[in-house]
Amino acid sequence: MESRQALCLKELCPVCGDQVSGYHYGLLTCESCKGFFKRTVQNNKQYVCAEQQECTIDRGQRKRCPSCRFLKCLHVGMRLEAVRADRKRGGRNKFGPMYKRDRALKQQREALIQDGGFRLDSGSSTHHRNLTFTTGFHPLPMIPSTSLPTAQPPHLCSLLPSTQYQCTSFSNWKSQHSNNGSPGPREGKSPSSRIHSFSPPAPSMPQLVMEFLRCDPDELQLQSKISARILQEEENGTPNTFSLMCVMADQTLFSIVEWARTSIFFKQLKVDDQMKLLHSCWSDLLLLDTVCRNVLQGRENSLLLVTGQEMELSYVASHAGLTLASLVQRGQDLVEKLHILKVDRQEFACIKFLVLFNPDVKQLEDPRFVESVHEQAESSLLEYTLSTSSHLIGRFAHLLLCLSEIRSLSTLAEDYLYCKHLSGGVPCNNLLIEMLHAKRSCA
DNA sequence: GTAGCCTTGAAA
DNA sequence: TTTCAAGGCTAC
Repeated sequence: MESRQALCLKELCPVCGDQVSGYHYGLLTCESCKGFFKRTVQNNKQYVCAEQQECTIDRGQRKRCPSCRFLKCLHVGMRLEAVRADRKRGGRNKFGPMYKRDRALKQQREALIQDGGFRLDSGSSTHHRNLTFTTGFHPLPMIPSTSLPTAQPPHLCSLLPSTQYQCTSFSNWKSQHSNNGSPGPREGKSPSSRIHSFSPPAPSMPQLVMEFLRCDPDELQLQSKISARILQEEENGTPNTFSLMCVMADQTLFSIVEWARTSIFFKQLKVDDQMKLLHSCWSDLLLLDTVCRNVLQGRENSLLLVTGQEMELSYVASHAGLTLASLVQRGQDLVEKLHILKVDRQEFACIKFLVLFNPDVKQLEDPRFVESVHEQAESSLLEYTLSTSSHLIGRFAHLLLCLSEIRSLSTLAEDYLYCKHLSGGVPCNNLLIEMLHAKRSCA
C-alpha cells in the first residue's frame, strides 16, 4: 500500500498541471494555486480577462490571466468557504472528512487499477464527469456515519425555526461583503445596473455568484449521510427499488431545506414566507439537484444517484413502468442539453436561487424582497453567462428554457408521485409526502 | 503579485 | 503525539 503522501503527490494540479502539494480549499492542488486562491478570496480581488475568458492555464502561463485562473479554480471545485473569514490559523475545517473519503476513493481506484486494469479518469473525485463505476443498483458498501437522519423526520415548520429570522437589509449585506463600498472594476458595466429598478443597490455580480456558491452543501457529506440511511433501510427489511428511491428523494429534500434555511437572503425571510416558497418549488429543486449532479458528474446512458450509485437507463426502462421510464428519459434529455451548454456549478448555484425565489408565489408577506432577490439572481446569471460565453449568442435564453422544462417535468413527476401515493406505493410519514400534500392544498 | 517555505493548532 | 490544511512571511 502506498503512503498517503505518495498517492497525493503523484497527481497534477487540476488548475495548472503543476505538482500537487496536498489538499487545499476542497481538493488536491499545487502550492501556487493554493496561494493564488487564498489571496484572491481574502483580498476580494476582482479580475477582468483581456481576452475572451478562454485563456490557457498551465504551469507556464498561469500568471498571465488571473481572471481565467480564478474561474478555473472555481470550475474544478475549489471551495470559497474553506478560506477562513477570521483568518484563524491551524486546526482542521469541515472538509476533513471529505478529504479522508477522497483519499479512500483514490486508494480504492489505485487498487482496482492494479488488480483488474480499470481505466479511470485521474484528478479529484469531487467534480468531474466519467468518475464512478456503473454498478446497476446494488446494496451500498458500509459507510460510517456519526449522524444518521432520524427514521421519523420532523415537519417542515420545525425545520425552519422562527429564531432564525433576522431582518438585515441588502445595504447591510453589501457593507458586510465589500471592502470599502466602492465599486469593483466590473461593477460599473454590470448589466444589473440596467435591469434593476428596485431600490437596493446590487452587490458586485461575481461576488453574488460566489455567495451563492458558498451556500452549496458539501456533496460528499450528503452522499455519506444518505447512503447510510439507505443502508439502514435495507437492513430493516428489503424494500423495493422504488421505495428506496423515495427514501433518497426524502433525504435529499431534507438537505434542500437545510440548504435553503442557511442560505443568503432566504434566512432573512419570515418563516411563513420561507414555507410558502419551499412548498411551491420543492420538486423543482429536487429535480434540479439530480439534473445538476448528472450534468457535472454523470455518464451517458446512466443515472447518477445522490448516493453515488449509478443506475443504467436500460435498467430503468425495463424495470420501471412506462410513465416513470419516460419521465426519467425526459430528465436525461434535459441533462444532455445542459451538458452540451456546458452549464457549470456557478450557473447551477444561480439557477437554484432563481427557482427558490419565485416571485409568482401568492400571498407572500414580503413579495418585493422575493422579487428583488429573483432579479438579482437572474442578473448574476446573465452577467456570469455573458462573461464566460459571450460568443455563444442566446445561451442565457437556452438556460431559461431549460428552467421551464425543469418546472414542467417536476409537475409531471409530482403528479406521478401523488398517484403512487394514493395507491399506497410511497412510504408515508415523511417530508416528501408532507410537501406533496402542502402544495396540493395550496393549489 | 507570485510561490515556496514556515508556523499554527484542532482533530485523529 | 502526530498529522496536515489552514494562514503568514518574504525573496523574487
